[in-house]
Amino acid sequence: MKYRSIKGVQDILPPETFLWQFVEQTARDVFSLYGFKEIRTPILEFTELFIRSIGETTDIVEKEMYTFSDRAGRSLTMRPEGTASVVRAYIQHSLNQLPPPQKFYYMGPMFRYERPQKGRLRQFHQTGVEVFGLDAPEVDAELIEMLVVFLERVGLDGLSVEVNSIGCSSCRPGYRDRLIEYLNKGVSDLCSDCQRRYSQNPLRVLDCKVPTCKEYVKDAPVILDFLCEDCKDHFNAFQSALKKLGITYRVNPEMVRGLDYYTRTTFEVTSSALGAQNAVAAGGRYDRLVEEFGGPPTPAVGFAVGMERLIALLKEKTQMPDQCPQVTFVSIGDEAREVAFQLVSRLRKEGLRADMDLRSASVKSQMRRADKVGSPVVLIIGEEEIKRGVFKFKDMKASEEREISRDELIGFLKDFFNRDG
RNA sequence: GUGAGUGUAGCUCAAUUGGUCAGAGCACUGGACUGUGGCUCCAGGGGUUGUGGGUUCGAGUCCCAUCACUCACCCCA
Repeated sequence: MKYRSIKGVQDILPPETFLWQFVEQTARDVFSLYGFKEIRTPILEFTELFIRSIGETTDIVEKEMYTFSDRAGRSLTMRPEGTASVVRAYIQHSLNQLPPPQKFYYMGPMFRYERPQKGRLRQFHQTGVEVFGLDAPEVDAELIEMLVVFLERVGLDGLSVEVNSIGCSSCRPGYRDRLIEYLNKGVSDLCSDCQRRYSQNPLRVLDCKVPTCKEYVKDAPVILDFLCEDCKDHFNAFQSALKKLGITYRVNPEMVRGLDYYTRTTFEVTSSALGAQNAVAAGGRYDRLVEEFGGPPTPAVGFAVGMERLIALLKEKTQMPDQCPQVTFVSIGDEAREVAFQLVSRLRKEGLRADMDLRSASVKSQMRRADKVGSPVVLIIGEEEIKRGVFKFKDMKASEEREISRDELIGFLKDFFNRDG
């Protein structure tokens, strides 16, 4: 084979593409119900944008970005996530001048240079939303409700919602210091990864999978006990809003987010059917990012759904819808072939999925093909039919044939398909 | 970046201790009294056994390298 796709990317083929279309359409429908509008941002941005938003010391920035110099020597990066670009666009176009809140959704490919595994690709797709200009805790709850509604409508169940608050710039540093203090006492007992985390990102030690670390971390200080009054109020109001909306959730104080820009509310929707990469969707609040990017102080919150992971779950339970021609012409002889050729065109303009076999194959072979592709109706046309101005209409499921005159053809077909739904 | 497993036709897999082993099923194409599908039967196309070296009289089968895929770690959607 001369060419293959590169590592960690994949072709999405029919009929799976129908599943994607369904999921994307459902997302559009649900999100617009909640007042979200689509925004499309470029896949390429200046590298600096992602470094500043995601965080200099995160794995994404340190070793996972597709970064290169363009012909003018500028450092560009293929977006590893969606929020940074949306925030940039929000500021660049002064969308804060529009009546708040502004709500956006986006869908498209993201790129991260990682080792592929189940639920993880180098080019993957996210569908995400962002809300700008609201700091009310109800917004966070509403966002989770929308996410749950979307996932349910798409056909998923057995998912769990986990929430947490990671505080703000006034209370998180205090917690961080206390945690470091606690970890310091036993740092030599931690696994080698955690020793590294201890100095780089101590919060990460909390969700280590190594049993000895887990055991040690059990008695570590909990972020929720260190929240400032404002953050505590926010988190409590957030939870009571979730209850009002009837959403079942679990507070997970160990849940840590990978991106630096998060404040206060964070959440994750996970499935146990996904393997190690079990998050289908995740998000949180980022009240400082817009300001850090040079915009006016603007609270914001959002989430992103991992499309491949969602589709993987869906494939286990849904049979994939496929699309077949509604009407297939079978022609015998050159003259009939021409008539059929024009009629296919005519029917398509009438909104019917019509097709014919242009291989000049035998009748048997044309019939076989019509059957294989699942066409419910076959129209047979030969010398005899042309002479008399009729078609043989064959209902493939019932295996019944009848003649239809050329004039009543379109009306008849439309009736036939309406009757079937 | 680390570790483990796998790599034979489009797909799922066979091939005794290395010696007619390059096959089957499905799929695809064609045919079975020449204008008709689905069942059945027959036939056909399609692989330099991921790639490159090595060991051997001889390797799909052993060794090394490399690439790809899979899963896990790391990290994350």
